[in-house]
Amino acid sequence: MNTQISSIEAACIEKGMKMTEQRRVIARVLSDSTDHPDVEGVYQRASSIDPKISIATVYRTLRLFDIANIIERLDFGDGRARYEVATEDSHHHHLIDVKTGDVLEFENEDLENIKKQIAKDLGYKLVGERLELYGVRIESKTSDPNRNQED
Amino acid sequence: MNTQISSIEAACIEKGMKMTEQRRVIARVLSDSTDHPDVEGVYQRASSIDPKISIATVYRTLRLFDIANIIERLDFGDGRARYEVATEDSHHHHLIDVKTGDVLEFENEDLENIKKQIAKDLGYKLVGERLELYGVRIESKTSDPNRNQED
DNA sequence: GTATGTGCAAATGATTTGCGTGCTT
DNA sequence: AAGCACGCAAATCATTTGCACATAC
Repeated sequence: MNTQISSIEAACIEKGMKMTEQRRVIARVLSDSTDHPDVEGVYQRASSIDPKISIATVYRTLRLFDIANIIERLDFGDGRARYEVATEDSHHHHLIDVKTGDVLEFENEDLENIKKQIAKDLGYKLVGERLELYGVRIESKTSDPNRNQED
Repeated sequence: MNTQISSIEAACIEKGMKMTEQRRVIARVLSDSTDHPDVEGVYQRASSIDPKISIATVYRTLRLFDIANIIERLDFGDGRARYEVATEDSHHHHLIDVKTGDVLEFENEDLENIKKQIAKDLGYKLVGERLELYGVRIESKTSDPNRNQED
């Protein structure tokens, strides 16, 4: 999987960014991630591919990609920024399991409409938002006594 | 207005907290605030009442009040925590004017229901959330050419 | 009286930045 | 060749904490 350029790298090229080996590595790390790593996590994954990369470059590159709308910066309230590949298509949000830290993604059209309507009613056009839900798993008390383990 | 104990001080007393002069001052500052000051802001207002207060105490006291659910910590994404008096009654959220930094509050029952429903559908009970909207003011281009100033 | 709070300054953790060198276009 | 990008270490910013002293109950 190292022969193909990642979708993020493609986006960078399209935007005319100078592509360095470090940026390529970070782009690949993000493209291959299905979770929401923080900077340290991106740095570690990148380091395993290219051990001479510096964390300052990871910070700079993530900021660059974020500003270019290639990735999205998330904030789950723990003081560290997290990142995921930006999805232009549909707005999705996150529900964080407060016990395990698991992150589920969801999207809901009614929710999108209500947010826009609220902004509009206040005389504003919605240009950004921040929305995370925090929850605890509901016990399914009637069946399957063999679950409820953390991972 | 310095003769009456503030509502926050009352809440502290009710919870059996040891009430110091500093805590009383910070409680009053928060009770008197209609905006959403950050720690530095609370510190400055408190300092004007009691110049010998230290910012470490402000941090400690705000954390204490937050944990006791007497105040609520907000995060508008600018790297500083902000605070407001906790309202037990109805959940309200904030819309931030990205141009001026103004903060409008809103509440919407449909929104509350949808959030709960989303969590439930994912198998979770909603125990917390973070929700802010960011917007730009819609120009009312047909009338009143005398507005649209920032404050 | 004793546990707890406070002030100060130093420590921390995440993130940014200045500077000299290296690499992409 | 020229201008960005990188690595390193120092700087910054918000916040926390250790310690000696002060204070509420």
